[in-house]
Amino acid sequence: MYFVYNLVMVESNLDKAAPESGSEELQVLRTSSLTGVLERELQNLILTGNLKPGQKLNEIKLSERFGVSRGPLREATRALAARGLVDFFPNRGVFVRSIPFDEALEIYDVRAAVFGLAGRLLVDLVTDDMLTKLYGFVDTMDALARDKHFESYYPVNLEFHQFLIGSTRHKTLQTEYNHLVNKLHLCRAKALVQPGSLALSNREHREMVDSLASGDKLRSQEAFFRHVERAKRRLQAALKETENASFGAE
Amino acid sequence: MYFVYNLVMVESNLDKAAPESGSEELQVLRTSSLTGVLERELQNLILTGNLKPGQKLNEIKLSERFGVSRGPLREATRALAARGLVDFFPNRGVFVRSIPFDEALEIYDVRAAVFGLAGRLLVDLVTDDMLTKLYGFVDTMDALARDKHFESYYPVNLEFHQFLIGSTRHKTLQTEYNHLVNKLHLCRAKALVQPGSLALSNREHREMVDSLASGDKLRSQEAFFRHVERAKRRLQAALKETENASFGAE
DNA sequence: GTTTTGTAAATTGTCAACAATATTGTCCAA
DNA sequence: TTGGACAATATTGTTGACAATTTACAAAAC
Repeated sequence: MYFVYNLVMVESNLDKAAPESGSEELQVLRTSSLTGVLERELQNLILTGNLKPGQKLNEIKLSERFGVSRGPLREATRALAARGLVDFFPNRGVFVRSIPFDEALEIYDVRAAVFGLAGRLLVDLVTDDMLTKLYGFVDTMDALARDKHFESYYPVNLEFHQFLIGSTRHKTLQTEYNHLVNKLHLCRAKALVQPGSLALSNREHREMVDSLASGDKLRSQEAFFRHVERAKRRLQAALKETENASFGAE
Repeated sequence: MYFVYNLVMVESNLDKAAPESGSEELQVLRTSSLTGVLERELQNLILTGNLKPGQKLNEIKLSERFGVSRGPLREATRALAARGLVDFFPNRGVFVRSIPFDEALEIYDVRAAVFGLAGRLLVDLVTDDMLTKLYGFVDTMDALARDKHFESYYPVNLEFHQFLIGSTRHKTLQTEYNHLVNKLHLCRAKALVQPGSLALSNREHREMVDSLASGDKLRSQEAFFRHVERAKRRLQAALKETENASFGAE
């Protein structure tokens, strides 16, 4: 048997033409080809850091590791290359993409724009329940930042952002946003944020929720936008600091 | 011989590690694999409409047409699938993606956000020369709209937008923006804009340039954003009209 | 000691054959 | 005629083999 479908195939009343792309079952099937599985598997390895930026993906070794031939593997890496997670160099091989600082900063800009759109859209979608939940997130993070529980802060922070993005009910926005965040994982200097900036960052979170409550679309868009832009600035500052530090150490 | 390189290979002083992704020569080489050529070729066929949304890409016929085997062709289609230009259905084949209206509207939203970012960034980059050039575009379009030279309007309109995006000197923005625009080409109802809205649209263009001249980032971002959102609204309206028309015709 | 050069090994690029699945068309029965 | 089983065909999925290229390494030249 060639494929192991994750879900049972549903009866499809498709005519010969292209199936309507909105069809949910087929989206599931689509991810179930061997190539699709490999693509997801490799993406996980990359995003979890098992495959590190700059590392080479050896076709033979990987195909042996997964127990498949090189064909589907190459198709999977081509897909990852198209999505910017790996680099393809003819006759040299495939390498996990290593995103330089300049590009990371650019990604922050686009991410800010998309996140700002989320803020703008959410004004029309926000409910009282959502607001209390959001303020709950912010209060929790305030407490964690005050007590310096840095390890606990990040998961809550992530959940907060994911809840916001998910609440937009805007598939394209969600997809694009996640792609941008994924790419930022491939930047070496991602984990340079200093603990002191946590309280600062959370003040921005509160302003974001306040702006949602205010019902002012422009204010909300700008609050969301600036939050990401300031995160960018914080990374930039941390970067400069380590540069100076390493310069002083020489 | 396997490859026909577009440019001669330049001497590369690379160590064994992954080549720095910024290196320009390698970017050129990267596009020169057989798969890369096929990918570009297929993309052209799709974006020019030679391959229409919903149409099937037969592997055998295409491989014969291009004189290559199915392997590289499949890799190329996988890359296109990852970029959302085609749909992959296991055991059924590859189809040119047909973007439904709902998704097209969503794409307009994200495009508005990215275009708004362009407006925000350009405030800091705009020069007097650019402003006169931009006003020139707007004046030209005003004249063409007044004289109802609709065929001539669109190329100028396109050039105007491309000039703006290109002037940002922001690679990530440019890439993302172009991807979004490409995707919109795959929506059946793209060419429904009514001639009457041209003058309206160009009024927004003038406001965009005015806002750039004003030096007000927020105003500029909002002007750029709203221009795309209004284009979306115009498409929406045109869509509803044809719906009513076909409904009335029944 | 360093650089260059040439050969062997490893790796990537491509192809063609085969297996599995989907599609088409035909025959038969109701 | 219509509808369903069934065979024939077409198409996709996967694999392994071979060609071309790069890389690694050792020997020779400076």
